[in-house]
Amino acid sequence: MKSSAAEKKRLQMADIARLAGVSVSTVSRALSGSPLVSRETRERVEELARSLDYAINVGAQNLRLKNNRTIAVVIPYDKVSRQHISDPFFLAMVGSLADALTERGFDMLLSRVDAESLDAAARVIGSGVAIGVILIGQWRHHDQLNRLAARKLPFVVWGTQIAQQLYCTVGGDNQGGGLAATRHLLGQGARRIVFVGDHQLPEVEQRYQGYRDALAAAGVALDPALVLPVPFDADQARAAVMQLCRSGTDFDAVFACSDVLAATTMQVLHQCGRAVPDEVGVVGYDDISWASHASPPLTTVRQPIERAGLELVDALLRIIDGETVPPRTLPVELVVRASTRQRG
Amino acid sequence: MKSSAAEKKRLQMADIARLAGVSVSTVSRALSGSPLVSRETRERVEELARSLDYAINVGAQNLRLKNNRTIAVVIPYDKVSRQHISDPFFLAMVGSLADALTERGFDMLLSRVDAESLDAAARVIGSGVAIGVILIGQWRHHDQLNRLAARKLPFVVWGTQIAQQLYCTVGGDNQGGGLAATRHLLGQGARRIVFVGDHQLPEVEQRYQGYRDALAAAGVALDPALVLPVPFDADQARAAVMQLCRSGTDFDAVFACSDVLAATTMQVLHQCGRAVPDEVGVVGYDDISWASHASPPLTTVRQPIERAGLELVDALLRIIDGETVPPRTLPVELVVRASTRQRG
DNA sequence: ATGAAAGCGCTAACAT
DNA sequence: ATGTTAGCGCTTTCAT
Repeated sequence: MKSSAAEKKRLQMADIARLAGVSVSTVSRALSGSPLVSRETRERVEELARSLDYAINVGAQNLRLKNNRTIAVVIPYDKVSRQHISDPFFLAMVGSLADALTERGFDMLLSRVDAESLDAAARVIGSGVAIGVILIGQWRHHDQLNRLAARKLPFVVWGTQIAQQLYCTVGGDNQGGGLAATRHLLGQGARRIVFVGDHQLPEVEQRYQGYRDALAAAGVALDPALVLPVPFDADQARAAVMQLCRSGTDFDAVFACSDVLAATTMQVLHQCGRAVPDEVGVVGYDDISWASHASPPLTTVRQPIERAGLELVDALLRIIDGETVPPRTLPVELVVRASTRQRG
Repeated sequence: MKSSAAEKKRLQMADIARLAGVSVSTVSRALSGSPLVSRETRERVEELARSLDYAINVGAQNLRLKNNRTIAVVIPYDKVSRQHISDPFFLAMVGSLADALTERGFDMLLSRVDAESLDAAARVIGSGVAIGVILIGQWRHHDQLNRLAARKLPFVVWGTQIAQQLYCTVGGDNQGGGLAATRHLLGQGARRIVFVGDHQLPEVEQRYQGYRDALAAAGVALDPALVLPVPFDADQARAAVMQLCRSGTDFDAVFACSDVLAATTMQVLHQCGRAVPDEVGVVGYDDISWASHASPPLTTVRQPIERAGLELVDALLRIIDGETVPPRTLPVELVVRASTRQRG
């Protein structure tokens, strides 16, 4: 029985042609709705195809037409930390992209690629599997991305605009987000605000910039001891925040660069007996669906995820069309909830 | 400039052949590592291909070889409610599948399909785009699925085993999960346990069965007023639970069929001034990453999501190989957290 | 060890 | 309105 399924030979145009008593070209024309075929013949062919569950072989069709409609969505992953596709924000982005692509009639190929060798992402295009790539996350790979762009590969990146950038990014207004979050905390009376995030990452760097701008505008000095450069990883964040608590460093608020980091932070604060928001206000980033259900519900910077999917797809399709598409920054919005309720 | 990108003609084997001064067949053989080509020639060709970023056209190769390595992952969506791919559990499953497929060298095509016409999922196979389909969620579509199976389409479903089932499912032990959750609540002293979930769905029905079994075993009568048949949708759950609170119906615990439903429930309870866990214990289902960060941290039935991805892929590949693969039930595990802390 | 030629399933001139 | 034929980019006999 091993290959019974494989035995079942696939129906092809020639079969339909034979059964309908016409030539393959006629079948081809009939199924593509060509006006060159009589209505009667077309209907007969269509009916036959439908009743036999015949479907055109897309591979052969593409080969002939050079008309691929597949877009690759790539999530770089860190081989070292063996981190899988798991951050809810990225997953939500995948969902959003799936919606946007489906809407426009494109297939979506999802793959993980070792972040150290993003060229692998290029292979999908070189080999004709996909006509463009959407990369979720810029990470530290600006140079690699520029090299890909130099090769004229059609791709877009969810990330942030950087100087000397040859590729197109779509991203949230990270500086604005950092600014709004920090300003909000300052407005609540906070003065010693912890920043949680790895500012080696371009997106985080810009949020950090916003953080500094807000502090400066309020005349509050930046204390390096309050900056925790942890990557988007709950475990490392947990350790860093715990250490901060134990060190006895004084702080009255936290701005975390993702909701996952904020969640971890709140948990650690709870363990350390520091009340949120009464003693420490916490702001997150992303506004994943969890944020509003957290307790206390999390104040966070909402990234426009549905719109992001649409914009990424739109930008990519235009690039594929040969247009030069400038980077795009989408507005973000501070959503105030109980984790930063006004004190005293 | 409109089509500059399109202009760039793609490199093909003939080009490499010409540049290497050999025939296409030799290039083909060299790149596939055939022993029929001299080491010297092979190295020259390989080097040339690498330096020019040449990649074999997979479409043409597949056409010739009939050797597709693409698996389609389909998330049915409800056209009526226009519900998108958003439940964190499904998204996590997508991530898990992406990992499992990448691991085994398969490409993953992700698509949404109108749940009313799952035949559309079949088209992916008929048209040769993918060699198999993994369907996330069985929903109400048992009959449709049976019809697909009758057509010998290679697919697996994340769902639950049902009588007269012609297709292969992989799923968690829903009855066991429902039983464990309910028994746990009973053990905490709860007697009037609300069930939140649409038991028209096979998976939920089995959890409901477990719920009833546990009640019966404890000699507790089932009160239909405590059964809220809401779908996996936060808004409807919110309304139903709110209504229950307002109705004055007596209850001391809730078993919700997903963590999202549990989250919503806890929120409503909070609004209604009912303390969790002191007045009402809450158990969720899935153990999405949010659950442990909830507040109070949510007791929930953990679905083995990483394993699920592996098992689904494994089952599908065997089906594609012609094997008859029986449905498979994976063990689930009750994770006890603060939302059901022992009272009094 | 290499090349010439046929063919994978389809579409689109070019016939008729 | 329909059929015949060439060819999309590749692999693989079959020849040399």
